[in-house]
Amino acid sequence: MKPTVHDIAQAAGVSLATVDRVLNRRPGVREATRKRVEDAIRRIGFVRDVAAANLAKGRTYSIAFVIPSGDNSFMHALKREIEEAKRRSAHERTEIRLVEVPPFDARALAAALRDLSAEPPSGVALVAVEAPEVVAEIARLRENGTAVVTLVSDLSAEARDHFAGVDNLAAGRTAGSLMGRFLTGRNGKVAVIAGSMMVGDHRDRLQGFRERLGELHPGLDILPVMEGHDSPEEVFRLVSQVLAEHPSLAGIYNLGAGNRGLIRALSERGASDPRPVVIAHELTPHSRQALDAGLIDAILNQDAGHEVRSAIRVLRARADDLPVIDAQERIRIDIFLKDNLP
Amino acid sequence: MKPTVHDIAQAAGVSLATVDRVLNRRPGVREATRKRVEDAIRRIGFVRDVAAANLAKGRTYSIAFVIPSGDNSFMHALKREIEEAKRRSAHERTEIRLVEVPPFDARALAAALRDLSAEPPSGVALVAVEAPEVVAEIARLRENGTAVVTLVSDLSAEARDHFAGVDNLAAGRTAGSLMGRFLTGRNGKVAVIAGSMMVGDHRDRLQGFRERLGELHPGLDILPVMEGHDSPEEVFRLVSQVLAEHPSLAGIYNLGAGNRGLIRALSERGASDPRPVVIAHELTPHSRQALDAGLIDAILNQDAGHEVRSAIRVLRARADDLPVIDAQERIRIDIFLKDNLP
DNA sequence: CTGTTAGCGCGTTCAG
DNA sequence: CTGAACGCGCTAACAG
Repeated sequence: MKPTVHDIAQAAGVSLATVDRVLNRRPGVREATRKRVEDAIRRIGFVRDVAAANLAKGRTYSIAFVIPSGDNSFMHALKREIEEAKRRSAHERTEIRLVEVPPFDARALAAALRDLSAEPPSGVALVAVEAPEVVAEIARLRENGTAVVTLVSDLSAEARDHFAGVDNLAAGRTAGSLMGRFLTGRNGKVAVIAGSMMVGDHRDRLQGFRERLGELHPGLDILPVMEGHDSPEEVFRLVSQVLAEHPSLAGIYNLGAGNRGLIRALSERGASDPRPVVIAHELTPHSRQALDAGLIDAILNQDAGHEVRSAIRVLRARADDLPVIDAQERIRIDIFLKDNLP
Repeated sequence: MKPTVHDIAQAAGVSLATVDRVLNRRPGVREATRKRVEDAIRRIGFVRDVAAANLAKGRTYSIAFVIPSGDNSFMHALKREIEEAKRRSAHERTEIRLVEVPPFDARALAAALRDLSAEPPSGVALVAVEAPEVVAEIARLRENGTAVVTLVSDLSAEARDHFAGVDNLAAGRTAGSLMGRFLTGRNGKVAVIAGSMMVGDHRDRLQGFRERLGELHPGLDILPVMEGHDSPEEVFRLVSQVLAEHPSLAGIYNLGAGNRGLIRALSERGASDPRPVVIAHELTPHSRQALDAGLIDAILNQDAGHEVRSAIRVLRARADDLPVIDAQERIRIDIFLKDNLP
């Protein structure tokens, strides 16, 4: 039988209450007694039953997700996953709320974080915007015992408890690798579309892409980066233009959102051979279909569902001061070809 | 406050015991009463607290993993993950045992499954070998209420409750895609090494690879498959030989184990340009290093840790008759380049 | 067929 | 500083 608090009490010759105080590091126990109890715990190999403890405490985790209200497909997917998690959370003594804030707006984000303090959640997951006021608000939350994980977009490691997202430098390098390999033996120009060079993720992807492609295939010429502001319309315009200007364009890398525009531009383009190699980010119904149709060659993806579930697991673990399984919480840079689609 | 069994009892005007009988579909309740209780449950939106129920039941899941004792790196990794899970399982009222059986031996596997009945586990996860006696033993287990999931290697869908592994046909197609793309504009011969054509996984991978590569790059010539029996030594011999015979070999696909032999043969080969494109399966310390060193170009992987954790989650969910999150339990075909290594 | 009662393992009063 | 007793939400005897 697994040892229980009763066994500890008996082994240490104290009462349950004392055992409990030691277990929960509460004051009111003499140093010597504490030592006796701790020895007993170690000796009989006690592991606390978290479920029972939570039942007794009537504990209920509360988690807030703070997400930009942008309408791009990825954020949509993220919100969908949060809603899903919300639905399931009833079974798991976890109450989840979703707060939307204007995108790329540090002040609004900071304000939203401040508002949370009205009813302080045990954990917060947010898509971070790197700005002093945001960092300060997060610090405040953490000082008050709220665990904080960044989602998708990170801050410096000291500023938060955990990051649920991918290494965008590595993602960019991966894109560069694929582009270089897919264009083996073929020289020419490669176009890159970013959302905005103001956001760190995009800068990282671009840097990784440039570095890796340069190493791997110096015969390719990367055109000046175009900013599509994650808008399908703008991306459409930019891609159409670059396709017109460079009829023999070798490759296109869209490292931001707005794939719908990219896809439209590609499909409106005449089917001149050889067509450019196209690499994009985020698997959505649109990008998936384009991949399947051969308009896009590879999609790099971060699994929104995984990110949300991971954030919740980590936040709960923090709240109970429990360990997490690192491998389980590492968000992969998924590479999808039309052959390994989920 | 979340409604509890007491609330149901009150709302339906019955006692707790009756509520419990209805909740757990136990006999001894008049149809009319049952109806009343079920209505009340729906009306007040009751969701059962699984943790509390398990506590009361003193429930303890028991799960048996039945794994081939082969010494290849992947099975090693699988066992390591099972041991890890075992260590954690104390916190989770789950008792895990690991049974090893001789590889590719249907009778031994069937016997091991039969032996489990001595102390029937609530769930069994096994690396399946497709054979009538195995299927029969699994059917027996399931009839006695034990849930069964296949791990890595599947059976027909009716034969088991769930499969925790990848679609090997798709994996083969993915390998074919990568090979075809990486060899754009380059003709020549491609060597394929399998473990054994007797195992379904390998047949599937081969078929997928052949199909896809044929579609994508008809200029490549796939050499007759060599069987390395998952043995590094044999693989070394085969690869060395094929490299000697075809100095300008375009590609090598190792769809089975024995990567160590492949890597040795590659590194002993003179550095003649252009070197063959090499694709292999399963990320291990060896294959990882070779990928990093540029000896291997891409590794397809199934995450052993994910498979083990997924099997456990699914088995537990089955035992409680709870739903699973499909997306979470789908095992990805991971594509690793040197750039997106974990 | 239905109800009463005593726990499961732990946390938390409130007396001593 | 320590202990006894009760309750979290649910299940399982045992009575009726």
